[in-house]
Amino acid sequence: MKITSSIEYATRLMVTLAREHGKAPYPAERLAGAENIPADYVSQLLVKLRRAGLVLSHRGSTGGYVLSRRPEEITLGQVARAVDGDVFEDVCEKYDGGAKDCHHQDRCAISPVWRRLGELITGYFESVTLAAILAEKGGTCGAAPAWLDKISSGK
Amino acid sequence: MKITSSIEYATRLMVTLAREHGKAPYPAERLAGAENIPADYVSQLLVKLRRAGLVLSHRGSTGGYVLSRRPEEITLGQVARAVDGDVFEDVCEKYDGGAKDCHHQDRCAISPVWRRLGELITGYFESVTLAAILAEKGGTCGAAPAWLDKISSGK
DNA sequence: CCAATTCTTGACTAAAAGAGTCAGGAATGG
DNA sequence: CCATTCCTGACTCTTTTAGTCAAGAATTGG
Repeated sequence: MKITSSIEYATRLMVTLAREHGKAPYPAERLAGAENIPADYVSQLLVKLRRAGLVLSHRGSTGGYVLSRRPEEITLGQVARAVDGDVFEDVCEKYDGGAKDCHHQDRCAISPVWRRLGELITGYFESVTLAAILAEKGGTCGAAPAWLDKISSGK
Repeated sequence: MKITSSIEYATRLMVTLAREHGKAPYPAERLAGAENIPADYVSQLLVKLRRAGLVLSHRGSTGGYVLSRRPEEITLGQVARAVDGDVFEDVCEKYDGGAKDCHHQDRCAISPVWRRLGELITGYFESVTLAAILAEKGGTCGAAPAWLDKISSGK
């Protein structure tokens, strides 16, 4: 269980763009240089971020990328999903060895354990915004508040 | 981000052994049959679980495996770590492209975000015991209590 | 209008991790 | 002594991750 390079890189790119929010478009190549990431890989990630509606692109000599909305309105979950699909992939019906009924369902109670883990992780990703990351420094970014209740109550 | 087959299988094996706790040793082959998992793979997992001190093995015709301690005293975290190493692998110093100083440290505040995520996940895994899984059924297994405070406070 | 700049698309490859297999040996109980 | 069961470690196959490459399509400054 780990953070993929795509998610790590995409987050760095988005944080950099967030810092430039309101200014001129930021070219992919410069972005790659600033963050020390292979240029072609960066392009690829930015395309996904654009298709997900998180950034806007402009071509031509003054072109580049800008955030599509304010840093407060973009979460880590959105970024991660854009480049990597769902943050947490459920396991049920995957390792059942071809059994008709999911081994979890009635034989034991493992599936809710994974489900809750998924909710915990997804909730965390959604709770962190780009703005919060920028504000970090003894800050409360990712400090995990309200949404935890839902999980604690087992719902 | 997903649960590996090793963790899923090992958990199922341990839950089954937990259900048999106090009874005669449970042979690997029978365990494999009961859980619909490739027999050789099961053996391999059980060896890791034994090396981690979670189960005891007995050879010979009446041999098999038993839990090394009560289901209340074995957590998902211990099981997962036994078969897969650390549950959450940190990302810092991994995708820095050879930069001298970690890109996270002073340029932005991403690393604490991953660190907290790691703590969240690890904490969850530690909070779930085999006994709790067995008791599941509208139960409170994984309901996430005390250890959350530590994370919420950002410490 | 031209040339430099920048994004776009999609296929391609290499390396690592995940999942599972296999063979031969070493204890143990009956 | 022999059937049963665990032990060890190497080996293979598949999928995912990470990264590369090449050719094309907009824009804009000059």
